[in-house]
Parts: sequence; C-alpha cells; structure tokens
Amino acid sequence: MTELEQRCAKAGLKMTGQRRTILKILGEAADHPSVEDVYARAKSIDTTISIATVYRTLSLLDELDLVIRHEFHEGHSRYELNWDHHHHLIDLESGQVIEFQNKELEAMKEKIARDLGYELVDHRLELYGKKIKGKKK
Amino acid sequence: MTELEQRCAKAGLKMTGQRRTILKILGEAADHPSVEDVYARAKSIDTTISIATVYRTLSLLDELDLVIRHEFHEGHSRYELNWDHHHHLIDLESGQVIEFQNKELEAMKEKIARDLGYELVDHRLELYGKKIKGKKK
DNA sequence: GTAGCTGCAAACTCTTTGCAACTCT
DNA sequence: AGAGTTGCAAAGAGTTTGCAGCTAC
Repeated sequence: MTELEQRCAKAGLKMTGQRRTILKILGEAADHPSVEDVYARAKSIDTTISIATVYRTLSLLDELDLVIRHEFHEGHSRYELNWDHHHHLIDLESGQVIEFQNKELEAMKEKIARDLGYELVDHRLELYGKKIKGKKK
Repeated sequence: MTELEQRCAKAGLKMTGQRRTILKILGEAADHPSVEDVYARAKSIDTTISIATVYRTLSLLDELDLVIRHEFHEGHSRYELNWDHHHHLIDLESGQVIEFQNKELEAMKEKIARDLGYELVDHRLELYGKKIKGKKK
C-alpha cells in the first residue's frame, strides 16, 4: 500500500480498484493531466472505469488536499499531486508547463498575507511567457 | 467619449450602446463581477441587453487586454478592468477579495521568468487565507 | 451486513454560436 | 451601403447527480 493510499484510507476512503488506478496514474504523471487525460490513462489499465468516477475521485482528492486543481484558462481543469510545492510558467506559444520553486517568493507571500492581517492557507502563482529566442548569453 | 471607449474604437470596435453600458459598469465596479453580475447591472440601464452580448463583449475586451478574466475556482469567471496592476487575496471564510500590490514581487517574477529563458507576458498571483483573529499587535 | 462506491444516463451550469434583423460609421 | 453587432434560441463543453447494483471493510 502506497503512502498515498494510506492517506486516503486514513481519511475514511475505501480503497477500491478504481481509486488505486487513479492514484497510480497521478503518481506517475510527469505532466498536469486534465480529467479526460486521467480518464484515458485509467481506461488503458481498467477498461470499465467511468468518467464519473474520475470526476468524483479527483474532487475527493482535492478536498483532502492530496491533489491540486489548476485552471489555466483552457476551459477545463488540470490536476497534479500535492507533493512538493511549486509554481508554473506557461509557455504561451507551445502550451508547455514548466515548474519552478523559489524560496524568497514563498517568504514574501507569507509576509504580504500577514501584513494584510491574514493567515496564508494556500496560494497560486502562474507566469505566462514567451521563450526568448536570441539567447544573449 | 471616455479613454476606455477610445481604446475600443481604436481597435476597430463599433461603439454601440450595449458596449458603452458594459464599459461603464466595469469602470464603476469596485468588485470583480461575474458575467451574471455584469448582465444584471447592465439590465438596470438597458433592459433589452442580452447575456450573449455580455459574453461576447467581455471576450472581446479580454482579447484586447482591456480586461482581466479571473478563475477563482468558483465555476465561473470574474472580470475587472486592466488598469492598475495588482493581485488578490481571497478570504476563504467570507469570499471577500482584497487587492494588493508589491514592487519586490514584480521584480522577482521578471527575474524568475528570465532565468528560465522566458519573456514575461502576463502573470497571476492569488493568495487564499483566513483572517487572523487575535490581533497580536 | 451495510455504508460507501460505481457505471450509466440524464441533468445542470456556464459559455458559444447560427441566423435574421438591425445599427454604427 | 455595408461590415459589424445584436437578441434569440439552440447547441456545446465540462461537470454533477439520481439510481440500482456492487464491493470493501
């Protein structure tokens, strides 16, 4: 039983085959799959799984904070495991999503929230950019 | 003719009554209205306006970058004029949206993008927090 | 055994679109 | 005059839900 599965079980979720399949897919995903993506990958493992189950499972995982739901202005959501905290740079030309982390940024966000009288619970930063062509090294 | 209307006209948009109404509403909005909000307010000025026109106009304004479209994970979009650049802190308990700016943050984001080999075109930062009750002054 | 989970299909919400009539320039 | 815009209603996309049967615990 994986750590992820343990955390689900601890939250009172029954570990069904479908849920194991979806957790496996999320654990192996190097990208930020949409619901349709997760569904397609799940079907290659369990051909009988339904998209309703994928929606329900991802919502549950989101509530448990095991997963992060993104809205990259595409008309649908994308998901990823909530493992290591990071942010995203979206390539406006190719749609490619690049992950990054930055300690200073984290500290700064905490401070901004505190100065406004808030305890920071969650936050999102998305950068949208274009690749610089002429590499001025 | 307002500056906003001039910028629309310059982009080749015809200045119809409906568009003027919507621009007026956005200019006067102190919040971040949803499409339904804009539609409701528009109707109080022009009872014959349709929600299709509101959708179409907001999309156009978004393309022209006169407006910013937000997805605060509510299942619908919210809009605001793209005047002064700022970010948002969303109160998780009340849903209240607080705006803030931060120079250091801006500089840092430019740097992160550049270091990744990207020219920053746009970006979003959203903080989600809870009000700190015991004001430890 | 039973509370919870699943697949299916229908329903729902938000948004977009085809079309004929109308209007800004 | 003519290209662009509008309202209407229908269609589309993404997501949720009621229900009967099934399954993990």
